[in-house]
Amino acid sequence: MLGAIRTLMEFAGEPFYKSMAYERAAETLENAPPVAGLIAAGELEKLPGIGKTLAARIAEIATTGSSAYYEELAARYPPSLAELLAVPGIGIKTAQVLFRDFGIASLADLERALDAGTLVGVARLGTKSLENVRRGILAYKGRTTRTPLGRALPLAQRLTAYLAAGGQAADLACVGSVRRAEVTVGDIDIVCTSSEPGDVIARFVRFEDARAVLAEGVTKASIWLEGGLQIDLRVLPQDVYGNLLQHFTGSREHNIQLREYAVRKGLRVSENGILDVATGVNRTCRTEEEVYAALDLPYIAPEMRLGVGELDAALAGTLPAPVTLEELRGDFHMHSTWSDGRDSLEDMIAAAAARGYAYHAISEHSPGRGHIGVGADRLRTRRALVREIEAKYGVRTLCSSEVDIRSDGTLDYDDATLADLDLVVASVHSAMNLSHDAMTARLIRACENPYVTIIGHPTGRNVETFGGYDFDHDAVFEAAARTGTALEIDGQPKRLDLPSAMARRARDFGVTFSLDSDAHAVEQLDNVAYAVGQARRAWITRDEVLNARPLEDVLSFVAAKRKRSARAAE
DNA sequence: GCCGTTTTCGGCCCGACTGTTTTCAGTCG
Repeated sequence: MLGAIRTLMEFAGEPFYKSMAYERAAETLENAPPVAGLIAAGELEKLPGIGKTLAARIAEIATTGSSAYYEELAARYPPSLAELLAVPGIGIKTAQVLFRDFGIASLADLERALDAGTLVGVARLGTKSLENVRRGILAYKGRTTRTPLGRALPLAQRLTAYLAAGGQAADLACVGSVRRAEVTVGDIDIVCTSSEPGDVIARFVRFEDARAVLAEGVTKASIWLEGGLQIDLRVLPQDVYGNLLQHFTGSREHNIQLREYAVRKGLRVSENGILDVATGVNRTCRTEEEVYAALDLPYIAPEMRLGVGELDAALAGTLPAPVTLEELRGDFHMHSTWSDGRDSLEDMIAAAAARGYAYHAISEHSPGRGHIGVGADRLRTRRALVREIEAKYGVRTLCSSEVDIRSDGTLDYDDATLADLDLVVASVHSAMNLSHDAMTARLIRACENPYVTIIGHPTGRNVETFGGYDFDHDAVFEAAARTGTALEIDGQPKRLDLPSAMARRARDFGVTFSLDSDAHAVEQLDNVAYAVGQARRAWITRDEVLNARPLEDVLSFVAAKRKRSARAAE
């Protein structure tokens, strides 16, 4: 809605920086915790770039679904007008000319005008520009939705390997939204250093999957792949590699805020270095750490460069150090052929040991999932088998289960069976369309169950197809913190659940997190890296992560909850 | 519309590429 307001403001000729404020606020909110919670806490105005007016508009939109200001603007233009601005290559100036001078108010109008030749001879719209507009229309129509991280990352790795094989590129790195671990990305950004940038760019535009070359300059090029995914490459000299990484990693908002801060110190920050305006001295940095140090800032992790308050926290010295992959000592959520996994129990245990884990848990499904579930009797026979195998590989395999949470919040095993498990992951797999109140009660009841250690994939979202169940997030976060129940960040690329913005909110409640792979095959144990990426976006530290703790602390986390509940029952 | 460790008014990040131009406007990230 803020983005739509911004577009209409541009058409209406509102001052540039006024409409820009709406665009920046929209971007900030995308990476901020859920708006409802911020409004309830009165914290909207704490976000950078959101003041009195925008806070009021946002609250109005959140509560009523629209804004009087928006309605007033929208009434002045045909609703199809925004299509023009969505065409790559058409910006506000061109769109205004098309609408004002030619009455073009939709994509269909534009195509008719192109075919009829009515746009020939328009100032600043020569034959090449008109060709580009046609190409832009094709791209607009054939555009795919944003690409999930789980597809973008392997593709980015293939591209960097391809460029590396050319032999002229050094310091190849994937930056932009992929490096920030955004759940979906609009494009892929790659940087490298080279003394022969022309050769690197020439190789880049010849990439076998390239369907069009959008731009091909001296240091920068862009290509489109099949389906419209855009890849941008930037090549600079080695001595500015740190500046280059920094410039192309932060979100637009992070970078704007950083440069505004630098300007106040008399410095101009760009990919070419840090320019001291007074002396004219340009400082180049080989590493990103040097860039932040040169600005008198602590290092800010790539996943935290979102423009949602990290700069203020860094300046105040309160920015937490986010958990790292290396800090994990185990993984509580993986499946074997005992339920719906592809690999055997022994393969999964061997693979967990090979990763250097001190411990892990095999969490098979419960009978509620039908034939893939493990019955209570089989669960007991599994324990002896697990003990035998784990001894062979020198890893502690915890006997666990991913137990279904039924509609009423009760679990799919009886208490005796649950008590026999080392820890319990409890997840919703059914009746996902319960009402807001029923789903909230269901999840809170699961948290209050003394045997539930971790709530698995707490929102149930699928990054491409489902936003997640409808429930009161804050109420569940409060219950999780109060009962000593961990919330999972599931690393399956299609889940990434909890979503990072919600995890950051949950963190404020004092929740403990579990970063798991939810692997259904050996190689999927790598999914845990995605979970870590989301945790870092949420500012989660090592101490807040259950599977970053020593085994004895994990076991006492489980025991403490069971004991506390037993006491409460007396 | 937002914001301030000079400021409550007057600024507002920075640079590459393209096409249409003879020095720059428009778009993009």
